[in-house]
Amino acid sequence: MVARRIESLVRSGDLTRGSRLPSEPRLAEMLDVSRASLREALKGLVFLGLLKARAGDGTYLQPSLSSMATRHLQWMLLLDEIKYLELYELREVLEPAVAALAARRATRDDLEQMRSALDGMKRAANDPRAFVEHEMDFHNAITRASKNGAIQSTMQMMYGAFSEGKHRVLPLVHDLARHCARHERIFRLIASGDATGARRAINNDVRYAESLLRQNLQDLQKDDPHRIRRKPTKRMAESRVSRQPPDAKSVVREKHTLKTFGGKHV
Amino acid sequence: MVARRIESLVRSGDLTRGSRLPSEPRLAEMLDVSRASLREALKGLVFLGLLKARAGDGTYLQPSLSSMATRHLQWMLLLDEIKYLELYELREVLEPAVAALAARRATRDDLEQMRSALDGMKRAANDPRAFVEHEMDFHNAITRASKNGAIQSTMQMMYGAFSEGKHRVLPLVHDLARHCARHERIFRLIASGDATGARRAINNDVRYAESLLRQNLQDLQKDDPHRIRRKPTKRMAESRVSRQPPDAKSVVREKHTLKTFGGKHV
DNA sequence: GCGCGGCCTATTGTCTGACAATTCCAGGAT
DNA sequence: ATCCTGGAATTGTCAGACAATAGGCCGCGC
Repeated sequence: MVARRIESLVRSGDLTRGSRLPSEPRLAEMLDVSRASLREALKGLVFLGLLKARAGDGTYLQPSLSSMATRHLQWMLLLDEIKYLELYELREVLEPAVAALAARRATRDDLEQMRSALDGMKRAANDPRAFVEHEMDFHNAITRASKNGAIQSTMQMMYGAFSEGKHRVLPLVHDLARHCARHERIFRLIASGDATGARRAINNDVRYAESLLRQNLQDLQKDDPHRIRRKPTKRMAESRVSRQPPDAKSVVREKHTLKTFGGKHV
Repeated sequence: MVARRIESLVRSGDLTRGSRLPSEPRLAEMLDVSRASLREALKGLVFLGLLKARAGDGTYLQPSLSSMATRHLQWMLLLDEIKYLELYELREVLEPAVAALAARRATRDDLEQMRSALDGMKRAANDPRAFVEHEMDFHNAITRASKNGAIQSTMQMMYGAFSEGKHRVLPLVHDLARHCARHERIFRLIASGDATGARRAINNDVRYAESLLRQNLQDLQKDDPHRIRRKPTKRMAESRVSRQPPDAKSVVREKHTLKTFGGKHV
């Protein structure tokens, strides 16, 4: 409730983005609560990403909310409320559309960023970690080029969820050269303003990655389910295995397994 | 940092969904921090929607994370980081795809829910508030029918942002009968499993709504330009303009202004 | 035997006061 | 002019206490 009142303070427009809030004792007096309660409320808003507290300085409104906590998809993954293949399905919906928008709206600056990300990918051909990093830069550049804050925010949420289990996607990039070529092609299509072409190219890309992931999951189940894991803590072993990995079949044959697919959650 | 440790406790799987956390004094001792600090961390997680505290009882893990705070889009709208038309663009991307999935996967139960929501809309023909409510039910039923938790979560985020300014969208529904007919048609397409048909129908629907909104915005601007934008801070002006946002005109004519959008790269 | 109300306990919510850690700024020393 | 140091303001943390609430237990009355 205290947080609501702080929210309404923000809403009322007295505070502009980036501005500093009154100090805690002062705010506590203004709202007529103890400093402890006030701090709990502030902490909540900090967690939501609306505020940022700096010790010794003050509490500020986040200048940009794009950094706002978008961790809920990650949590749902972690707690088994969604599965990786579902995430891929979302990606299959979003990314082609984003690429199409990017093809129509990319500025020279956007294109330069994609270009340099691509170069980075090529340079990091034998450093998978850096490679994935640069690939993410590339996709982020595309997203930015869509010139749509709502879409950017959504994509950020999705990517954030993916990064949670990146180690699974990583073995995908076994054929780096071809991977680069694909992205190069996407880049050219976007640069030339070919929206439908870019859409189709990205669509292929996502579907390809998805098929690889699916295959990978099958291999994992057959070979050695523990190979990918890097930190074999007890919890991971439990969650990874018992988590009943989004079995490829249920999606592949989705029409025939309607009942088993949809959990009753939500 | 304390919150991280609590998170890792949750991650570790010792806690299952819906289970109760140790009491605050106990947890504080376990993590070796004071109760006040612990409480701030807990409050943060409560705000994120991961936990739920019940006075006199205990603190529980949220049984379903679908309720997780997805307010950041709302905040971005509020603080002018995104615009309604951007949100519509996102909707234009998501909703048709969701409808297509729903057409393929809807169970009898899903269809019944859509049906009853439609009936509710018809009944509430002269109560705009209830009407919008039932319409939301209808769309939610479609989303559920997609049988994809990630997509559901994303849609929920988007709808949540819309509801923030529902009063603006509300004047759209001036022709209720036709509105119902459109939805009826969508329902039939989904029920018959016609994915592409449903996609196209929803697409039309969203575009239509968008055009109405756009018209509405123009009217508003003519009447009272300050209703929309209340605080033109310097920072916004800078970012908005340089970023070449999809304001009404630029989106409307986007196909005809390819050169000004991405002209340099052709 | 069964239902019901009151007590009792555990838990969260709030308050108070104090101290540590950090940052910013200004004034003085070099 | 520049660097350094001290003080002030602010957030971060701690300890202890009490209020408010929910749930269970026991005994009482029917």
